[in-house]
Amino acid sequence: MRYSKDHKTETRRRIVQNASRRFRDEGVEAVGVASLMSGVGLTVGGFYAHFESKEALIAEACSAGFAETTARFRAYLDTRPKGKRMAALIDAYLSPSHRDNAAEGCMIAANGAELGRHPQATRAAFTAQVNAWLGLIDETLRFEEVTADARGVASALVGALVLARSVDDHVLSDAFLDSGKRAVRACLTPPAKGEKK
Amino acid sequence: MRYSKDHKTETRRRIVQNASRRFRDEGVEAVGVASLMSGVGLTVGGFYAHFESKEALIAEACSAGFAETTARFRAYLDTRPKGKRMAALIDAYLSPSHRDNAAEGCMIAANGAELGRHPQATRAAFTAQVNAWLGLIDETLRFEEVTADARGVASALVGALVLARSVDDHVLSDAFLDSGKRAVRACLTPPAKGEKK
DNA sequence: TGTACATCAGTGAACGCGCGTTCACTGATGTAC
DNA sequence: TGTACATCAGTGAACGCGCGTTCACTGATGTAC
Repeated sequence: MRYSKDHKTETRRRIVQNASRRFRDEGVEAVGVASLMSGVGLTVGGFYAHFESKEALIAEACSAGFAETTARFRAYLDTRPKGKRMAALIDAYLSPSHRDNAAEGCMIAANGAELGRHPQATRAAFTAQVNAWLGLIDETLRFEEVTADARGVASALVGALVLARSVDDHVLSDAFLDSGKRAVRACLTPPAKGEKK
Repeated sequence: MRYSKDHKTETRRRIVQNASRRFRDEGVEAVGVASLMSGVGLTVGGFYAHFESKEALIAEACSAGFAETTARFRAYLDTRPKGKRMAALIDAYLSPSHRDNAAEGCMIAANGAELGRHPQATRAAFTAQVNAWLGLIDETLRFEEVTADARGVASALVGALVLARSVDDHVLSDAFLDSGKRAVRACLTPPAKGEKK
């Protein structure tokens, strides 16, 4: 076996990426360390050469996965014309494909409630990414003809996605996506008479 | 030991109630059967005389706890004057005490994302309670001077609470409660020019 | 009224299993001489 | 150019533990006679 100079760094990155996907898909507690390592072609013993504990990986994977999703949304929105970006954000976030593909989707909707029960360090890393996500919403609003409270927008987005994923009824699930879109749009106000801050 | 005629029914009820509180507080996976039974003064072996499996208890406890919370909200709103009930619902749902007391609070915000990963039977029981909760919102709107889409209102409520609980920053958490209230109010439209359905 | 018995809610030890974590070891590498 | 050695990413068996679940048993009860 040959190790390039940044081989270990690359291995670590693969573990984090795999964990961030599976934590969103299956839940943080449902995915074991051994299963995670075999998922990247390694055995369990090597895990602790990369991370102090499973909790440390949770903090890093949830943070990195969240950041990656934020970056992917940002890149996508940059391809859309100014003035139509907020609509694109809403439609992408509350799309059936986002609902059905949690592994690569919003970390808040997938693990927000769960992470609220985790240790302070994990929650602090998560909070930083929540702020980054709010920052993206604010940026997106900057080029629009409307103004809005990013936290209110984020709340309506997250709640609609959680509800659409939780119910066992396709019609109701689709209805939550549609209602969510309308709810978010209701949060957008014209700038002239807008109530800033 | 004397057993009254409905002694076992009462014991079962206590198990379900204890489970519904602890599942919301600590998470469904974090609470074990043995711990649950000792919490109501019994030993683990007796559990399977009441439930077929832990999953069966999860379905029942999440359903019963959700129904109880809906009933408590309904009873509270009935004490409020007509025309002020929607405001009371919003303020109660997005209050610091609801955020800080998950054990007796909304099942969607506490376990919605997690339950979406559970078996069909569990999700079906949960979905019925989501519909009951939407029904309460519709009922509450009936006596108000505004109209709204119950699913949009529910989404904004749930998302704001999940976010307020997940972040490790008191100021930001309070801001999510406030922003959530404003977002929900933005979903309320006057009835005359209201867009029904 | 008193004894024998069926009932059944609950006991508590045990089952196999997978968890997170530890650690002595492997074996391919680049370096020293 | 060739041998000896330190490095270190990864191995794989083992640790104690708590999980969900099973089951032979207990012991207070109401009923039968």
